[in-house]
Amino acid sequence: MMVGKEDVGLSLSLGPGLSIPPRHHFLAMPHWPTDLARGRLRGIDVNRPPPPAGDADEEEDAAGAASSSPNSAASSVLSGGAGKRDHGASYCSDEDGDGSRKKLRLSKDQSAVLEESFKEHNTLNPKQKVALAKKLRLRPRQVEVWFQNRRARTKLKQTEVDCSFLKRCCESLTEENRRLHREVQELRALKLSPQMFMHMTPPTTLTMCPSCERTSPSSAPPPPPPLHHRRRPIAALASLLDAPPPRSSSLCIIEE
DNA sequence: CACTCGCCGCGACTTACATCA
DNA sequence: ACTGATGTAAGTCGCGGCGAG
Repeated sequence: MMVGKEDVGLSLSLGPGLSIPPRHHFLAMPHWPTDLARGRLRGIDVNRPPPPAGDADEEEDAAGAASSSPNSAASSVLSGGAGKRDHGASYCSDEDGDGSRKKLRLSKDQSAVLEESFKEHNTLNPKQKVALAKKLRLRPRQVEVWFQNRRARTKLKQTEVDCSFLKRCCESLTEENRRLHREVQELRALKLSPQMFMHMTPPTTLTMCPSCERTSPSSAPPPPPPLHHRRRPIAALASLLDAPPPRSSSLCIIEE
């Protein structure tokens, strides 16, 4: 596993009643894929055992990458056998005919190569995909799936980072709100003794956006923020903390 | 030029299985 | 040996881009 538990374990629930519903809530039966109906699997025997490395891969790719083909996991075997620890791309076919879905595990070497490739470019063009598949003795479809899942993991991780960052922003703003409330109370109390008021420093800090030179706070109800403020909310919020925004978020830090 | 259609890649969501504590 | 949690390969669906007709 390349991602620590602390990275992945974070729930995306936004609080009571605010969890994100799944997009599909259907009972996903292992039904015949709609891709067949869509005609994506032209001339492909989806139950075909994996071809010897470097012959049929291009054929499959040329036939439309066999997107979403069932049992496509029938992979070649790199190190053979499903060992317990270093399970080398364990065999995965449907040849026993029980219709069960076998689980493929990529070997450490395969994962490492894929990871390296992902670092270079997180998407693959068809040529790169085929080349990588050939190198790893996998099907192009498997490489494609690995990259899709890898992108999904990356995005999830980034979402979690953003989420925790927003949480800290929220806490910071709450604290700031409390502080300002206390300040208002103090000022109201001081109204009773105006001579003390002269020794006060300005109660709040004005912030100015360098782009539009708009200042805040204002006594009037605030107008909607200009577009360049809204573009990257997380980055904008970063200014509220003494911390840089998460990696993917940038732009429009309202400097104080 | 606008349109329809099929193909394709991808993201989102989900399931099934392997592994570990 | 069993079990629940976790990670991940792969299936499914829907959408958008693109080229052909």
